[in-house]
Amino acid sequence: MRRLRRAELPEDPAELARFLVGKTLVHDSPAGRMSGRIVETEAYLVGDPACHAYRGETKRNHALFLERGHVYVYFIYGAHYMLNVSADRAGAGAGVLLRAMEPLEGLALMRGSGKPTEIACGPGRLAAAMQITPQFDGGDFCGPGPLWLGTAERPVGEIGKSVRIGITKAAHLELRFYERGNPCVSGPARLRN
DNA sequence: TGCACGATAATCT
DNA sequence: GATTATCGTGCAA
Repeated sequence: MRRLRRAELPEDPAELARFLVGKTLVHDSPAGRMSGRIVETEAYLVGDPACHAYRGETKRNHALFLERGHVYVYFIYGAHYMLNVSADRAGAGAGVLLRAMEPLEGLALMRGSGKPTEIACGPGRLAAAMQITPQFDGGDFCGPGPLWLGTAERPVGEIGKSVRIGITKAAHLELRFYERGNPCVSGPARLRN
């Protein structure tokens, strides 16, 4: 496995979301390497009312406006962090939410509970498992940092598409992508197969 | 398996 | 003061 270069990332947010399914997410923490195979993502587009960047740039969503491949981390519901990859061109304001991951390396280092298939099943759990903190916000997945995206460790299966989960605006758009049948995918059963 | 519900805090209006 | 890209628990079937 090697690091993905920015030039390899599709510029279009929906294409990037689809591209990232099957790729590897790596956190080289002081305690050791944690990595996982991305199995579920969602795209948030320019002009999309559900996108945090929809109402313009603020201090919180600044990272969404960086060139594609940067890290956007935010805190929600008083309890959970979400990990996103910025998308589109610099200044656009779009991103891809990483929703679920199949653990590969460093399972013992990951925070959370439950079976290995459940520890990173859902965006809040994924961020908790990978020990994502606000300090990563604004960082670069394509730079030399400890948090990065790698090539696929094994071929990706069939990719399914569905509506996004947990949103109220533009809820009908099919911008969620996942590996069909993978037990680590979150959401109701009808949105996993 | 599939719902309903509350916790909890940063951000923005 | 409203809103929120979630999670875990609890209960019914």
